[in-house]
Amino acid sequence: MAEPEGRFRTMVDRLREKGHRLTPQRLAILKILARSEGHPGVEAIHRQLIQDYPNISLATVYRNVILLKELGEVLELGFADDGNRYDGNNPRPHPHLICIRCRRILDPDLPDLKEASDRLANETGFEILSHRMDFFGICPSCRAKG
Amino acid sequence: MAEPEGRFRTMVDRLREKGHRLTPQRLAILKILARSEGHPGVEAIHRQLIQDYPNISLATVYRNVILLKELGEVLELGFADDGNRYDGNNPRPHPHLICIRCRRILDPDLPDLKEASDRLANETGFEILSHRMDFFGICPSCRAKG
DNA sequence: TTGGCTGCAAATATTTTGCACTGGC
DNA sequence: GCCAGTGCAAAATATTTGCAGCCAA
Repeated sequence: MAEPEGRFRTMVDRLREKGHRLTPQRLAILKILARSEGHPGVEAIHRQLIQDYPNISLATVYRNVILLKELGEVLELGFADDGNRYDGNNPRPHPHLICIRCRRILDPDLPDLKEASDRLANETGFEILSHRMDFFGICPSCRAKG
Repeated sequence: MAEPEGRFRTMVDRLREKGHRLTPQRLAILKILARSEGHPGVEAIHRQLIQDYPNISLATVYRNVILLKELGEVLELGFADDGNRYDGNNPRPHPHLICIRCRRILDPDLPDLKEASDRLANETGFEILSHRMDFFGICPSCRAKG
C-alpha cells in the first residue's frame, strides 16, 4: 500500500500540470481516493463526502473519478452487476481478491503477469495495454457466519 | 474449442434434468451459446434469433442466459461499460484477450491459475470459487487500421 | 473576469420485473 | 390442463449529460 499522503500530492500535481482546477470537492475526493480504503465505490465515496459537503452531487463524484481514471491516477474495477469500485492508492493493474458475500476487496501479493502478458503479445500480435485479474470467493469472516 | 454439437446436447440434458422446458426459443438460444462464436452479447444473440423468431424478446434472451449461467453452462463476462458477453462453449473460467477497439474477444492458451488460486486460498483463508483474467489491448487488425 | 466545475434534474443504457397469454410436457 | 416460459411494456439500476450559477485561478 502506497502512502496516502504521497498519492494525494501526486494526484494534485498531476491535475495542476494538466490545468485542472482544485476545488474543495475535488480535493476531498482525491483524499478519499488516495487512501481507497476498502476500494470504495462511487456511492461509498459520496457517503463520506456528504459529512463535509452536504450538497455534493453524485455526478461530481462520477466526473472526478472519470477524470482521474483518464489521467491514470485511479484504477477502475468495473462490475456489471454491482457498482464499480476504485483504487487511487495503487492505480496500476494488480490482482484483486473479492468476497462475493460482503463485497470486500483485498490486494493479495501475487507475482505479476508481465511474463504471460509479453508472451501473449508475441503469440497473438496484440498490443497489450492492461489486464484485469480477479479472484472471487468467500472471505474468512463470511465463511464463519455460515 | 469444444464441439458445439456436444455442448448443445450437454446443455439440453442439463435443462431436462433440472425440469426446465425446451421451448423452440430456448433451444435456439442454446444453439447460439453452444457455439458462442465471438463471445456474443445479449444484443448479438437477439439479432441472430430474430431471423427465425421475429417476435422473440430481449427479455427472453436475458432470462435464458441467466438460467444457463446459474446452471454453470454459460460463462458470463460482465463489463461495466459495455454489455456483457457470454461463452457457452467453454463455461469454465479461462483467460480472455480483448480488443478495446473492435471488442473482439479471443481465448488465448495460457497455463491455468490453479496454483496461484490454491496459494491465495491458503494465505488468505478465502474459499476461492472462481476467477476472471482479462488482457486488454489492440488486435492486429485494428493496429493495422492505425 | 471567465471558463471550468458544481448541483440538480432529466436523459441514457442496460438489465429486471409484472402481467396476461401461450404451449411444452 | 397446469404452470413454466414468453412477449410486451414498465420499472429498476447505474451512469451520463444539459444547463444555469458559482468560484478557482
